[in-house]
Amino acid sequence: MAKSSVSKLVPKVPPLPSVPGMSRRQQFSASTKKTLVDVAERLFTEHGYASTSLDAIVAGAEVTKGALYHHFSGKQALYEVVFEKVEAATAQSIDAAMRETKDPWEQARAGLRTFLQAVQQPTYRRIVVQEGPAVLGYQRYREQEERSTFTVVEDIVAAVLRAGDRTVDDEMVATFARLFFGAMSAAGESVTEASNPEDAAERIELAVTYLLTGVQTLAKQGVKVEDMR
Amino acid sequence: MAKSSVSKLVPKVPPLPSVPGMSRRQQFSASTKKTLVDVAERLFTEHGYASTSLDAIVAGAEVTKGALYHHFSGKQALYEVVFEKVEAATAQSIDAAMRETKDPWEQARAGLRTFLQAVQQPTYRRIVVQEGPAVLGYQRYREQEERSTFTVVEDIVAAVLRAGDRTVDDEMVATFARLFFGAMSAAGESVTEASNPEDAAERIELAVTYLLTGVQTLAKQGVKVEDMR
DNA sequence: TATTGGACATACCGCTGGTATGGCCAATAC
DNA sequence: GTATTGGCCATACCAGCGGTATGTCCAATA
Repeated sequence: MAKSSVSKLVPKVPPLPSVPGMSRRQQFSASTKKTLVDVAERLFTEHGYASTSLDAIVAGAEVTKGALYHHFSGKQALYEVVFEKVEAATAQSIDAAMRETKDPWEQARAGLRTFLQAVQQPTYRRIVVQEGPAVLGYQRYREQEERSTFTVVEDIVAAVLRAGDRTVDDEMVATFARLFFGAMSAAGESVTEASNPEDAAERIELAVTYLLTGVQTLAKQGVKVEDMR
Repeated sequence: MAKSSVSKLVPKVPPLPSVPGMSRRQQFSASTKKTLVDVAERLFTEHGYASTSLDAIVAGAEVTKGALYHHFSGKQALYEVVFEKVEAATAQSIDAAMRETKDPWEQARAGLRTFLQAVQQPTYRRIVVQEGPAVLGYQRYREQEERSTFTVVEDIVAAVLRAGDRTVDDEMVATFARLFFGAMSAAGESVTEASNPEDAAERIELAVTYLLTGVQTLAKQGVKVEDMR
């Protein structure tokens, strides 16, 4: 009797999966921090940065602002952590898709296709593409980007470019990578607004493939980038 | 004596250029509205949307919030007016640059070059590219964009594409336009961060020209976009 | 001359991000 | 075991912000 009444009064709390090398106290701390990030990611995605109040975040995480400001220096810092998390996940998924084949050309197509899918996901769209530059400022945005997703795209572009013309320097590769990264970001955005997103996504894939094929064709003919002057 | 003392006490105000068909009262009103937009454009460019307070704007325009809210429904509405102004000016400058030659290929190069220059200007960068999507929301951002600059780019891309392959449909043209528009926006951003902006801008021009040349080459060989499937 | 309404100014409100302070308790030292 | 410390978080509070409600003035019209 006593036991059952207790089990009704005390809210059932999921037992923390004990992580070796971490004290109970540290585990609780890490748990609340992770919860804050997860809730923030959801709310930022749904309502945007400006329209998401810290009160809403701490309420969702069932803590107070004291906890939030203990783990993060402010709203923007919290956003940046969310940003990094989303970026890392995307970069990883692209990487995984590319590992499924060995042929460089197929790797490129798979990577670009996966990136296109990522840009269509609400979380990546809102947090990284749409609001990232404005919230973090372009400098920090670019720094973060270059530590994950952009680099992946750059590797793809480099492989395709150098397959035809081994004389292109790193800066030119970076330039092409910027172009393709920006192109697919913008185009991916438009996909979600299209009446038929799947068709739109396929058109983009075709167009990008066409561009890459054009580059390869020129390279095979011995036409260098420098010849464009 | 009376005259000179008056000229010292009364602040010198520039006489409003009288516009025919407009009453004095209407002219004053239009003047304060224009002043508000100009000041807002400057402050938004310098400090960004979030960090620019309405108090700062009305102080710069030497009016009060009452005046601002008489002319605009709020901060975002004021931003949108600034946005439209900047967009229109950019589209017009591109258009002007293209009119200087008649050769379609040269028109395309001139247009793209001018757009690249626009993206490097602080006002267009900050207000349109960096903060536009976040402040207006992607939908309104795109609507505004399609009424000015994007359409210009689309016309350029359409001309180049159809010169080689007349079978490409409007949707495919729009897709390519999105790609190029996004590519140059992103690449233009990176220019201002480069150690040598002029070199960076030229590399982008070369790269874009290379891509367009590749497209034309494929088209001349009879390779259609549809063949990429 | 009387009246109206556009063009503002003034005063005020609620909310938000951020800070200052204090309490609790697990972990460590002894 | 006890004392003490410091990480973890709650509470209370503040200044600044966008937005609103109300009042005032005067040019334009009748």
